[in-house]
This record gives sequence, structure tokens and C-alpha cells, in this order.
Amino acid sequence: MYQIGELAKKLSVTTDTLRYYEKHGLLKPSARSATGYRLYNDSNLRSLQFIISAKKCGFTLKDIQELLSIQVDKGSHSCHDVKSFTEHKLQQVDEKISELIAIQSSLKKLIQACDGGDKSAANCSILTTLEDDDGITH
Amino acid sequence: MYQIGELAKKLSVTTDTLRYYEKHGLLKPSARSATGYRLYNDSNLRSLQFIISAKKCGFTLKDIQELLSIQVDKGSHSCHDVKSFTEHKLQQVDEKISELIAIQSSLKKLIQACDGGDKSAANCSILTTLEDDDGITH
DNA sequence: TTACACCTTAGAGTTAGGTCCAAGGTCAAT
DNA sequence: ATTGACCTTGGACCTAACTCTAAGGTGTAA
Ligand SMILES: [Zn+2]
Ligand SMILES: [Zn+2]
Ligand SMILES: [Zn+2]
Ligand SMILES: [Zn+2]
Repeated sequence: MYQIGELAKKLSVTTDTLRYYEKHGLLKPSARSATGYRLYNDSNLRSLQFIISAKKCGFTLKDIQELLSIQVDKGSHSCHDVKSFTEHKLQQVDEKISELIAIQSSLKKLIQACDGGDKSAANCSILTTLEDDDGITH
Repeated sequence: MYQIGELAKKLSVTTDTLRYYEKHGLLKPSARSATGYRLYNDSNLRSLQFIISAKKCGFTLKDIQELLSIQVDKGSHSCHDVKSFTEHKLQQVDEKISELIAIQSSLKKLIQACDGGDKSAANCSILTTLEDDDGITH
């Protein structure tokens, strides 16, 4: 059994984060001491690893809640469910990447058009393009 | 001169947004009517176009404030300043894209490893990989 | 027993960029 | 004179995921 600070240190999160996860239904300590201290067991530890791992994979805490509920009741869910969920997430990530690539391309165009000299910015093509609005397509 | 609603409609933003921009030092109407209505001129209109345009290019409102202050005092800034600023922004966007691509790759690996069948999720490789933590490198 | 590190709670604050609301004033048309 | 569309303000609320504070209880070692 771990106290909150032990578990936090073990997996490099803060105690605040653990209390936050509990409050939001992601990780409930398996017990409390007589004096009210949170006590976590190894199953809790693995759940926290799951949460951290899933976060790194781009899942939000809300997503993770859903994944955990599937995990808890594995019997009534299929591989198909989990895969669909993950594919949907991938699609969201794909969309974000597309948006950022469009922005990247706009910025590159701005940078290419500007000579970057030490002369006054009065005629800087970056500023004038932004002023003129449709200088860049989006 | 435009009232707030006119300008908002013209550039497809809300009046709330215009008041928000004013409050945050981005766009101050050139005048007020005798009864306190905000009045915007064509220079204000162009500034708003600038803001919208820069936002589309991935600049935050804080960035845009800085760009506007350069724009207002073009004389004491060089092309070089503006270009550096934009390059720095591009670098931030590049970093975000890299992070997302790492996430994308993790998700793809998860999806590939899961057969997606209608059988129970008890042995779903997505769930077990997330449980095992280091199943995916980050 | 006193110091000190640990733990508890409720609740406020953070960031970014708005969005919404209430209570009320203004303007044009009927 | 009364609609109804417009405008004003201050301030609360929203998302996401924490982060911090205050005020206090607990555990252990010197
Ligand atoms: Zn992962
Ligand atoms: Zn330039
Ligand atoms: Zn642009
Ligand atoms: Zn599976």
C-alpha cells in the first residue's frame, strides 16, 4: 500500500494530480487509513500507469475514463469497440495535424517573401500581407 | 464609421469578440458617439482584418499585440525583427506538429496490433499495451 | 514537546479566447 | 407612445488539466 506521496513520486506526478484524478472518477484509492489518508494498492498503480500511458498516446482524460470503463467491464465490450474508439481518436489527431500544416505553410510563405534586412519594417511583406488579408490562402 | 454590429457582421465576428479585443488592447474604436456607442473607422477595419488574418496564420492574440505594436511603430523596427518573430512562431508550430506526429504514430501502432474482432476486449492488444506502459515508445 | 514532513478538505486561480447574461440606455419606425 | 433592434457595462461562465492556497490534522524522530 502506498500513501499518495509515494505513488505520486513513483510515477512522477503530483499529489494534486492524483486528487484531481480521483475527483474526476479516474483513480480511486483502494482504501483509506483510520485517519483518512488515501491508500493505493498495486492495482491502483497499474491504473495510473494506464492513465499516463494513454495520455501520452493523445487520449484526453474524458477518453481515458471511457477506456477505463471498457477495461473494467471487458466482458461486454469487443475488440471492435476499442479499435473504433482508437481510430476515431486517430482521426482527430489527423485533423489537428492538417490544420497545423496549413498554418505552417502560411508561415513559410510569409517568411520566404520577407527579405529580413535591417531596413525599416514599413514595407515588410509580412506585415503588408497580413494587412491585405487575402495575401495567403487558407 | 461603423457601429460595432456593422463591423462585426462585415468581418464575421461577434460583437462580444470586438469588445474582448478592445479590452485586451488589440482594437480600440477610433471614437464614441455622444451616447457612448463605439464607432470604428476604416483604419479600425483594416486592423481587424490584420488580426483575423494573423490568427489564421497561427499567431496568438498576444503575438498579434506584439505585431500590431511593431506595425504602429514601423520606423523603429526592421524587416529582420518581423521575420525573426515569424520564424520563431514557425518553430513553435513545427514542434507542435512533431508532437502530434509522435502521437499519431503511437495510435497507428495500437490500431495495427488490434484485430478489431467481435470477441471480448479481455485480450484487446490496445488495452493491454496501455496497461503495460512501455509497450509503445515515446 | 517540539520540529518537520506528511496528509486532509474546500475552494480559488491559471491559460486562451471567447461566450453569455442581466439590467438598462438609444434609435428608428409605426 | 410603444415596439424592436441596437447599444452599454460588469461580471459570470465555458473547456482542459491541472496548480495553488489556507487552515488544519497526523506521524515520527530528537
Ligand atoms: Zn503510448
Ligand atoms: Zn519583412
Ligand atoms: Zn494568413
Ligand atoms: Zn483489440
